[in-house]
Amino acid sequence: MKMTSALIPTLKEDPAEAEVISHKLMIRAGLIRKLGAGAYIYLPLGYRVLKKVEDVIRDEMDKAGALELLLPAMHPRELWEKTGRYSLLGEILITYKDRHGRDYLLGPTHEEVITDLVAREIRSYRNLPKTLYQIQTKFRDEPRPRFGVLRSKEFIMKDAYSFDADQAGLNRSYQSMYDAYRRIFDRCGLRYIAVEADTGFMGGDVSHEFMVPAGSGEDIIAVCGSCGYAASREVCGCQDVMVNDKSKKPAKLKKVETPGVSTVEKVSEFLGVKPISLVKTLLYKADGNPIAVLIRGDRTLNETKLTKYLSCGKLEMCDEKSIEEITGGPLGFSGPVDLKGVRIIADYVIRDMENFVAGANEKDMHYINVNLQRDFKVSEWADLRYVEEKDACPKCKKGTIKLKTSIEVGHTFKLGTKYSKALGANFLDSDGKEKPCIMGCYGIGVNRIIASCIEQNNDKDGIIWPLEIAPYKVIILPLNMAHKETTDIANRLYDKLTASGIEVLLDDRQESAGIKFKDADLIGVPIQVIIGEKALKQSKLELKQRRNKEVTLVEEKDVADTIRGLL
RNA sequence: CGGGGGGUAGCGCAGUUGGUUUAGCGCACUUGCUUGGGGUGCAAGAGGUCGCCAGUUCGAAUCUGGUCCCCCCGACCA
Repeated sequence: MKMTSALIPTLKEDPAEAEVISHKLMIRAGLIRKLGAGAYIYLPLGYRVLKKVEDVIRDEMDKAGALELLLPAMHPRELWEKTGRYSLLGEILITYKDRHGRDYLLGPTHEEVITDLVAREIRSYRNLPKTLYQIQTKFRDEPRPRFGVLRSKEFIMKDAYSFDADQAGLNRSYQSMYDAYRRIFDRCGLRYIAVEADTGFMGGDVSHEFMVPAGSGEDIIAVCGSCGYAASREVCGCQDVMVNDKSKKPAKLKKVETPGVSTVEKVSEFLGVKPISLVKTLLYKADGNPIAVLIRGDRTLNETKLTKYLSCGKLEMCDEKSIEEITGGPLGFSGPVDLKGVRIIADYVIRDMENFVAGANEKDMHYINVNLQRDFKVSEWADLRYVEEKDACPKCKKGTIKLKTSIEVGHTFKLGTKYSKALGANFLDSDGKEKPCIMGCYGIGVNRIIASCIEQNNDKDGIIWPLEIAPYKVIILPLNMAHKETTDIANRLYDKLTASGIEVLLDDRQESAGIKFKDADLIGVPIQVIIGEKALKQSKLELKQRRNKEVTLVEEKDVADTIRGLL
């Protein structure tokens, strides 16, 4: 492609709308433009990258034996009613009525459609296992689209679904996808970590997220510095840690005035103690039933863990009114002492605490020197807190946890029979019995691969594409367009490389050398062929690698071969 | 949805105590010359319903009310 015929609108300045590096560079390098919040245009250069990523995915999915198909984006509402997800997903769904008044939605994911298909087309264990996949646009009315293509309302997902006759089959299918995912992300030049994860609205039990640690991102993962254990922070278990000196004698329980002082920070400051010596009491309603959760003042309750522990559907914090009804005191002064008629669940972290501070269920009053057993009793103990930096590793117990901001590029789930049962995806097994298919599902955020790749591969000058997904492999830079020898060589080389199947961009613009260098670096093409009078004096061209800026002098006749050696 | 910031030329911004403003600056764009190894220099141009609507006023980018959109921080996920 010649620059003069291309549409690669590069920008000198950072766009005001972008905050994170990948977003800035995608706009500056002429990969994308925004249409509206969460909706992006892929310009020709960006679309080339997108297609490269899709090709890598297709290649590995096909190698893993998955079958590509294409499902509609428009789904009838009834299908989603059958699995109960129409109301579960709620406002995320983009819905509409067709001209006949029938309810439709734009697919945010495709378990319903694929399972419905399998229910109709697969009848025998002889047809299993099957893994089906597609690469297609998904629609989710995200409450807050952000970071460019990292979270958009419309995005491209590779989604795969496996159907097996038994659990062992699912395990094989799952492993096969897991391995394919590793190869895909490797080939896309990503440094990633596969972590144990929460299943969220997908359901199922086992789940892994493929996380790309980056300067920005919306997810936090917990990684053990010594044994390599890694998990999503949402599900990472917490080790018990002794913090208090058990030798201290329980002091006398005392009620103290704390006027207007209700938050952990304020209470600890007011009483001259650290948050670690406070117990906060959080009131929730789980499927409408009130519960009290006790956690140490310096820790954060993990609602994912709580929801899982309670096996409840809807978990919400109590409002001020119900807090008063439950505890008899106002918001900010709740405590476990004399708290009656409520199920009390405590995080393990408070088991070792002594002489701590807690609310007195009374306006402007707290207790000090509160002690377990003597002053109140806890009937249920659970791991309910978020893991923090420097916590002990839940697996090896020795190492300490590090938290890393990451981008989720892939997620795999062992779904089990949730969807096959709901939609009647049954098959006749060899024993003559009808059974539901055992399912797995596997997603990759295609746009996110691009953004996270840029997050990990850039410098002050721009993007540094890994070869496999670079929009072009080579860019030819004739520095002086007024110099005939330069342009002759450039054209000859362009024709030769193009003819030999190498994707090459020729910067044939009447621009100064500086502009060409800047743009070439910005759009990040891996190999630059610089044609300048300096090296031409020795009858040489310069081959420069974008990643390390290494330059080698090469004769024109050897350029093609040298490049092939680098690819 | 809650909290914060913002909409002025393609991009980045200034102007906002109402009136010398005919609305500016830098970059980009057009034409000519120039330059040709890290965003070359000079000159001449083109480009705007100041987000939108309504109001106040002799006069509104500037004040008032409404409305739409965008960005950032919190509750969701590929």
